[in-house]
Amino acid sequence: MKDGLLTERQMEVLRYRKQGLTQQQIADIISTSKANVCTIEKSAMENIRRAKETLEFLYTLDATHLCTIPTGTDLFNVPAIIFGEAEKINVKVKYDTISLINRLRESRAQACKARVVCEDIIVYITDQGELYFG
Amino acid sequence: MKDGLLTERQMEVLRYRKQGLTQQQIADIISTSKANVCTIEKSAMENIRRAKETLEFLYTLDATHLCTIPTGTDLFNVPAIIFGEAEKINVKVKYDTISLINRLRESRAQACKARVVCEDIIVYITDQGELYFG
DNA sequence: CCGGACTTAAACACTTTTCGTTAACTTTAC
DNA sequence: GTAAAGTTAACGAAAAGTGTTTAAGTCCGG
Repeated sequence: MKDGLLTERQMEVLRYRKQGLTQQQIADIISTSKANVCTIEKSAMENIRRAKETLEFLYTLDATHLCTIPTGTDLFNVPAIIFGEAEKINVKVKYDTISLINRLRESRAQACKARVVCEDIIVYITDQGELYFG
Repeated sequence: MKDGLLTERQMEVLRYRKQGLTQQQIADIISTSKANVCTIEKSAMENIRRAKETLEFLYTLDATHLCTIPTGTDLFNVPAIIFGEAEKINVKVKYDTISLINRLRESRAQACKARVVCEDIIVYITDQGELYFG
């Protein structure tokens, strides 16, 4: 009730994986089979996916889906894409080019490496022109 | 397995609430008691909290441990501590004094009573200077 | 103080998730 | 081809979460 979605077991496995251990090595450490480590890791990933989807629902509660910025897009091209899409639906975006990039980097830091988008970014917009990045 | 954390029932209640309906009105619409609407809404909020916490954990996975703020520390001393530690490892913190305190209060509300830290706070930092509080 | 909105707790039936096992399967690197 | 790494499927027991009801509670404006 107090913690997040992930169980202790799941976090344990993710931490070891982050360190580069194999499933077999982890299995030995936590005394179980590698098959079990695999399923624990898998359900951890599933829980993470569900957590993301849950927050996306929150955004969609008062925002509509605008567009998706594909992996590999140059960060500096993102504003033009968003302005274009927003214009199509007659919404004025609340941000100028610079502040939009800053907003994006604040909200999805790990999706921005240097000048490139390194994860697909789903863009939501409210009637007031506020943006959310999923 | 396919959806997010929220059940149909929970999303239903949240949507009606967003429209400004009272719990009683919703109870009538979905044919149950207002007490039940309350618990459904409550568990929806709990699920949202858990979703957020889950993603926070993810961030701590690729952030490194910076330092721990001990219980009893004056909130206004926290930024100086963090700036100092970040400097030691040559990372520029993304926040100024004020926004850092706000960020901390947002993320660990129950660990901040008035001007004092009332629970140990573990501080994580990414290479980009983003902070997470555990 | 009254009523409306909202919260809480206990209990219940029900469903889903989790961790685990075993055994067979696919993938990847040498 | 072999070996190590990873995945999958079927199954079971234990744990956790959900939707309900009922009944008692708080909080607040008029």
